[in-house]
Amino acid sequence: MGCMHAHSLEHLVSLVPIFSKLDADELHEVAKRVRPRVHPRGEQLYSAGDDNPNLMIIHSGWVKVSRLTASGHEQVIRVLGVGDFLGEATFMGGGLADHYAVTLEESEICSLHRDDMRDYLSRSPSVAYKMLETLSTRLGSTEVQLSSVTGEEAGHRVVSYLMRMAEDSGSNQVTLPIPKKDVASYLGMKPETFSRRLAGLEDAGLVRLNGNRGIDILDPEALSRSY
Amino acid sequence: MGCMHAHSLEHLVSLVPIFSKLDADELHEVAKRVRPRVHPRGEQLYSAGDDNPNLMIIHSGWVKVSRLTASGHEQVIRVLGVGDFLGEATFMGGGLADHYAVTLEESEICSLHRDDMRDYLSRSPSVAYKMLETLSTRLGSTEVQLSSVTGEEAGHRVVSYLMRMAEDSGSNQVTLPIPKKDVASYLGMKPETFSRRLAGLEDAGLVRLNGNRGIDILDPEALSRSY
DNA sequence: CGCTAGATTGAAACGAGTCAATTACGGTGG
DNA sequence: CCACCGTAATTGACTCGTTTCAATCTAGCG
Repeated sequence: MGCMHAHSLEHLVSLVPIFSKLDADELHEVAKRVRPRVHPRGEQLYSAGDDNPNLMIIHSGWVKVSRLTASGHEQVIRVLGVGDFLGEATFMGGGLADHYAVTLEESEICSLHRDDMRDYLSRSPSVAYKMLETLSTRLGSTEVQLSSVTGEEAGHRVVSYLMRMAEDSGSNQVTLPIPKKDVASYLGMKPETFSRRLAGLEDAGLVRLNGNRGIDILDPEALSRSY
Repeated sequence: MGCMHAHSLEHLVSLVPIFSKLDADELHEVAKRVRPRVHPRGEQLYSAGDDNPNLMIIHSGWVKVSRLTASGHEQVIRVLGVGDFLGEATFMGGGLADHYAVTLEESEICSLHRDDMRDYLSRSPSVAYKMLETLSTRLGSTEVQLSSVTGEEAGHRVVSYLMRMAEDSGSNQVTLPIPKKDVASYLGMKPETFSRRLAGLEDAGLVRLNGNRGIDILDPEALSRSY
């Protein structure tokens, strides 16, 4: 939907956090350079080793970012949603991508060539500032993730993940954005372990599993205490 | 040493990566606002919960950044050296610090108030751009760290750490920047495990331990193969 | 409606953590 | 400059959680 006419494109661009403070002229400039595209579910946006020349901004849908460990296993790094961007590493640091990006469902994604982006960054401080904010936040959450993986045991990580998801959705019905095996990877454990921990929580009457993706939190209080 | 007169201050500032592209006028501006200070070894620059109002830039020495896991154990996040900055999170995202920063040895550190820094960021794109580069790199290495901690076993992490340190120093004599227990924490393992792995490598004739901080790599080839 | 990737469950093996005791380094003060 | 002290490092024995391997089971897409 949308993203077809210059007008709606500018509107879309204005909704992107890193461009939210641009004035009308700047917005127009950016909109001219943006290449919108709808990607089907499961499309590989880029792979490790690719020279991805674009900053990609998500207008709708979800993107999974993962990495291959030295021993060959997939490690899910994060899931990006509406308003998030990806591909910044390849034009900031230069060089080739060292991770993978796949759409989790049909997603509308606008791409900006790195040359254009560099241009905006050097001319529009607000864009750079917003991007700094985002990267700073992302760095912080990755650091939290790191200390959680090394410091907490699997059960705690599962519980705190569920509570975070519930908080984000504002309800006690959690729908996993990715298959359980990917959530497990994100949480730094094997799918079997994740499954067992969830089963344990269900046995304890704290949650109920609804199909493959749904988890209802029955007793938020007790769940947070079990943390 | 130095950092006393306006002239040497400007020189010092020009050596800081994020300020390296400023012109003479801008350099002068920054130098006026910078507050240099020498911190003794072991000084806590700030703690979790502090409202640290400064961006701190390291001119000499080393700073350890760590975090307390939910279960109360210290997790070393990174070690910052000459040219690195810290404290960006508290003025980018706002709010209070969620980690600790301690000097590892006597260090000369220049502080910039966040208001001044915000000012430079909005006026000088090159500063923002350089900072973006740094944060982007930092994010990348934290992600690598994350996937290594979850994906590789302890022995591999020790070996790849040693090889990285050797590469950085350009020799086969590695000197740990921090006590072994802190390296262990950084690598996501207990000191006992780190000690055992090193002992194993020594038994295999791949390295020799020199006092508490020194490690000589005897057989780089075999070491990298054992990876 | 059937197929396939994902999910679940069980049993067994193993790596890292824990606890505890000893040793060694390195910074300090005499 | 040396002896002393405290912290860090090392080592051993044991425990425990997670992984691994393997066998179903099932949800949900085509």
